[in-house]
Amino acid sequence: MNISQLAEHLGLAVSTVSRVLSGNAEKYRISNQTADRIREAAVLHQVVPDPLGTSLRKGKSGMIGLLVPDITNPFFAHLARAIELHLRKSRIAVQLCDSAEDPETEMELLENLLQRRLDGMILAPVGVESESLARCLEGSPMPIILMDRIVSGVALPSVSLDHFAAGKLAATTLLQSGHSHLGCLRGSPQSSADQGRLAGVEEAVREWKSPAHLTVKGSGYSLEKSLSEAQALLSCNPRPTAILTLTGQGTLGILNRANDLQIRIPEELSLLAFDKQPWSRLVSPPLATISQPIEKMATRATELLIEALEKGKKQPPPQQILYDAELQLRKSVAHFSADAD
Amino acid sequence: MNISQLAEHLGLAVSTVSRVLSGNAEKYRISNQTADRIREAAVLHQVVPDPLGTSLRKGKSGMIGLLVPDITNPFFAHLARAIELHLRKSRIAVQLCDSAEDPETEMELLENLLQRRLDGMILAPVGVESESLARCLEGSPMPIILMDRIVSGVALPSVSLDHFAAGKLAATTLLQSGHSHLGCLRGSPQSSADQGRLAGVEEAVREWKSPAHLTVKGSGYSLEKSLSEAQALLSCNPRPTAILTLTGQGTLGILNRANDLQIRIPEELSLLAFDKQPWSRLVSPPLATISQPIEKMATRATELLIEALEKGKKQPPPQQILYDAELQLRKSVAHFSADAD
DNA sequence: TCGATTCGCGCAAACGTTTGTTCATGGGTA
DNA sequence: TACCCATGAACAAACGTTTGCGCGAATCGA
Repeated sequence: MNISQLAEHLGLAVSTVSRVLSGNAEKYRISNQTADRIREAAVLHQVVPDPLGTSLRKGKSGMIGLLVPDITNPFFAHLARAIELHLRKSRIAVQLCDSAEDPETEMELLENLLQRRLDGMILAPVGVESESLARCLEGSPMPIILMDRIVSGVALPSVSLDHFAAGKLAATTLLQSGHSHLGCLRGSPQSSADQGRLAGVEEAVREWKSPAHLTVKGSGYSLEKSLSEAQALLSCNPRPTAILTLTGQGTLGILNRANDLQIRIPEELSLLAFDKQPWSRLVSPPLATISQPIEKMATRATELLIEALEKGKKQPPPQQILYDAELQLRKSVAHFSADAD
Repeated sequence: MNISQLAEHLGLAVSTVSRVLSGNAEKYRISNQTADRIREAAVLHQVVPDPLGTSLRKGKSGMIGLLVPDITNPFFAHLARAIELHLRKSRIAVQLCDSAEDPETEMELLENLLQRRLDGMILAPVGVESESLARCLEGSPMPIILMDRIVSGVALPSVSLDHFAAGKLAATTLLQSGHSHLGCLRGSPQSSADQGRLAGVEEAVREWKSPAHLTVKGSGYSLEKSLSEAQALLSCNPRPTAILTLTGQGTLGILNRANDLQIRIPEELSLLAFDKQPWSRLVSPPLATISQPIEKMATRATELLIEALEKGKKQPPPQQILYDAELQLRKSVAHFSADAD
């Protein structure tokens, strides 16, 4: 039953029922008597204004799109959960899309989302440079908030970790522990997030008071890639005494290969990993991590989006909001006695 | 620009434009000349029929709801990704909801989804018995497919692991390896999935040719619970020689506590874990797992749903579709020599 | 008692589609 | 020439809301 039928049933006009059921009874001066009658009947017959009609009339769908590269990545899963929870409070639903770290799929999904005339969108892009992607985003009729990674050449508000600072912090931490040969296992060389982190690492190494060396490996997010790249990194001669991993899979890869090669952690190899994993604390030795304030970032992003929605679906002013990484120092990072500072 | 404006711009009727743009040009005998003209102009002006109008007219939103207990659980993350991918092919969007393993939140979300007049829904319930939940589902105006867990007393189609058989297989595997005292760490005692698995375990123990003992612990999905329950299970006297964990967190808990207590795996303790985790193969020793055919289950569930949608949003006939677990036997399970069979 | 407010609600248009029906045109046949 | 039919496209109703406007009745001050 819809509100027009309910109105007919009650011998009232649709408009009256609509005003009451959408919570505007007093605004339109509907008498309490009538309002209560309508409310009771609505409960009785389980009548709720059809969102489709509402959406059409109001020009808003009450739904935003969330596009992530990989929902099975715990980082994005936590992000998605936090975003959904926050938006739910504002009665906004979330449409989920997973681009599987593939730029082409991402483009398709993006176009699809734009066509769906959603109210807005939170986008964690794959991070690969793309002219068409940039153009697609520029001309968007809905507010878009970028997360985690950046699309170069696009003036959109973004919320992310300060990747550069985080990379620098991570590298400095290892350098301060006496390591002069660092290894870094990244995900994709094309990911803007990894690029930023790596740049921070490089600067830390360059600026370090004594000569230090950096070896970088990594070419993808898959488990297989991670395993072989970890193998490559650990087989370097000389081998780094401390390794920083930029991805969860990479961390697993190093742990696994180090175990195969009987390399003891942290005695022979220190390990510092990006992104807190459920098992970080629980492996042996407990893993030192650099983690992102996911909750804060999700909150900020949704705030930005909601603000934009309230201001009439206008694109919010482009601004880059950066968060600092949180360092959890645990036993996997050892003071390297051979080269103490 | 919408199709009416485009029609006006071209000096045509809206209906004509609509028929062409929705791919029904020949069905309504629109001349190729006109059709092409419309298509060109549509591309030029980036005109796509507004889904809101379409939805309202057709009575379909092209969107289904996906309600999971915890998207950060890798099992549900993989499930969500597979479901989204399959439905995308049928041009159906997915609204994501996360109930955080909380029955009350689940009820709220469910009511919200039902009000949103979606086309259908895939529901992985928290699994706690609830009269109101059952009533809510029974009266649903849209097709609903249950996954993973079951809502007792509700006649809805469901797709899930054969939890009972899986539990029995797991326990039998351990018994056959010579263990006569099994431990089991479950998640919530109220989860129908865990109940099924445990029942299978119990039957395997009961039917085993020689006397065997079973110790069960576990009271929740959180990491803290899992750690303390793992501690409790490992502190039993006598301690089980083989442990089966029903949840990912539980597995981590056992691994961690076993390490603390310096219990060697598999020499002193065999470990078999439900659900393949990204790190299962990579910890040391590699973890034997009982895993679910997530892809197959997602495919079947979406097929059922799409079928129901095509048959006019009718509830599909209630049927329980069960899948067999897949056993990956790895080094964490050892033949227990003290009590060989 | 009468004009002016206020109150409570109905009317109707609009949001953007889809689709059954109708209508004008032109070519073919009788 | 008169009629029929196929063709191609327009007309209009319907989907379910929201909301500006208007109208009758009640209330109020003078």
